[in-house]
Parts: sequence; C-alpha cells; structure tokens
Amino acid sequence: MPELPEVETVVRSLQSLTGRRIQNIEIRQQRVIRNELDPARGRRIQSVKRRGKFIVFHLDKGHLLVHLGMTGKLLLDGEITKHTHAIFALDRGVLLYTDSRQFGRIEYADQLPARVESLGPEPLLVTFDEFYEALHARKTQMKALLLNQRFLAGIGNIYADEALFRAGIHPRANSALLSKPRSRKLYAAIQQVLAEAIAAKGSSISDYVDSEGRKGSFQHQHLVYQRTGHPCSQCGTPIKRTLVTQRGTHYCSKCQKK
DNA sequence: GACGATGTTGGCAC
DNA sequence: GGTGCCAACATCGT
Repeated sequence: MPELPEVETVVRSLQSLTGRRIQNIEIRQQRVIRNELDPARGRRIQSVKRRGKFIVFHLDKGHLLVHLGMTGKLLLDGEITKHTHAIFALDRGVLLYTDSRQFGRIEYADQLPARVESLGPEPLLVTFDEFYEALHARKTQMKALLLNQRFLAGIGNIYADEALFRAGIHPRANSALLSKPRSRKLYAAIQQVLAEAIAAKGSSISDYVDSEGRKGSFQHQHLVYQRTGHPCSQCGTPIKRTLVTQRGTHYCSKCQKK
C-alpha cells in the first residue's frame, strides 16, 4: 500500500488528532509493536507529520512512530476486525491500527531513532544539486537506488517505476553514468509524479485507504506499474515486466534507455 | 487446493 | 556500501 503519496494522504487525514490525548492503548498483536508503548499513554498529540514512509506523532513527551509496511492502515473510528492489532483510545474518538500482513510496525521513542534520522532527503524538498551529487556517489541500478530509503525517503515500487518511465530512463541504468540533463529529467519526473499522486490522494491498488476509509485514484494514471503487456502510452510497444533486485519492475523497452 | 504474485523492511552472506 | 536471497504474513488471481 503505502509509499510517500499514500502516507502523506493518511497524515493529512489525521490532522484532526492534533491536541488529542492518548488515554489508553490496547495491543492485540504483539508482532506489530516494536517496543513498549506505555510511555505514550496519557500523552497529548502535538502534531502528526510524515518523514519518508513513516508517520510521526509528536507527543508532548516523545514520539509515536508508525510504519504501515505493505497493508497497514490507521483508521479513525473504524470497524474492529481480526486484523486490528492496536487500539488507541483518545479523549475524543478511537484510532485503530489494522494490518493484514503484519509487516508494519509501531514504536515509541524519546528521540527519533536512527532508522528515521538516517533516511535520505525528502524527494519533494531535495535540491537538484544534492540529488545529482548523491546519484553520482553510487554505482548501482537506478531502480535499486530509487528504492533505497537512504538515497531518497519515501519512494517505493510504484513510484520508482512511474518516475523512471516518465524520465525515459531504463530501470537498470547505472546511476553513476547518468548525464546531467537526464538526471535533471529524472529529478523533475520524481517530483511531478509524487505531486500528482498526492493530488489524487495516492494509488489504491488493492485495499489502500486513508484514515477515513477513502480510496485514492492515482492508480488510473499509472503508465507502466502493473500494466504488463499493455501498449506504452508513448510508442505502443507492450510494457515489459522483469525483476530488478527481486522487485517486479515495469518499463517500456523502447522509451527507456540505459 | 497449489502456486505465484503483491505496495514493506531487515538480516544474512558475500 | 553494494547485491542477492530469504524471511515475515494474508489475500487474491490463475
């Protein structure tokens, strides 16, 4: 489910929680809890923000971090199901953590942990010069680099494929060899596809919804992701699917060059 | 029913 | 710091 645009959409749908107090936390599945959440009990939520794919609740003391993994959801006043693993009772309303595959994680931290501090820059905030320098500091396949959260924070499989297609860059292109004009094109494509996806409230591929249960619509604007065999929107060549570092990768063999 | 694929990260070996 | 491979888990399509 959740890459940068989806997590951003969830965070925006949680803004009403600002000022709420966490009165009680019921944990039904320990697997999704990274550490002891007791310190968050009784704390007031000062703000809800996104960093990469993490949702960060800044509390009046410490932080509550939520990573949605592949199928995690935060639902306001939603229905409790067999996949509801944590229940946050607030002074007004209830926040549920639901996650069928249980790849997501919740944790409390006094200080932001290294896994958040060591994330790469936000793709929508990084400057071109920073981006270009980081690109050339590595010698790896472009698709792998875009998925590396220490390079840029928040891009996942969908938006990596979509950005590379929009920039005309092959997923196996070597990052260190990407020319400045092509790097500029990729930088722009990443920002454009993420901004458009946020505007569409994310991609609902299987069951992604925001905290109010609303789906996104960007899946209708995907040009390559899960479009294997469909004609390329630019040249008509059937879209190909291959594996790059074990991730399904969709691209046009004619439009995307190494 | 079996099999393979699915948006995530993390740990291992090399 | 790279890559490849596997792991966690449930659901869905063939």
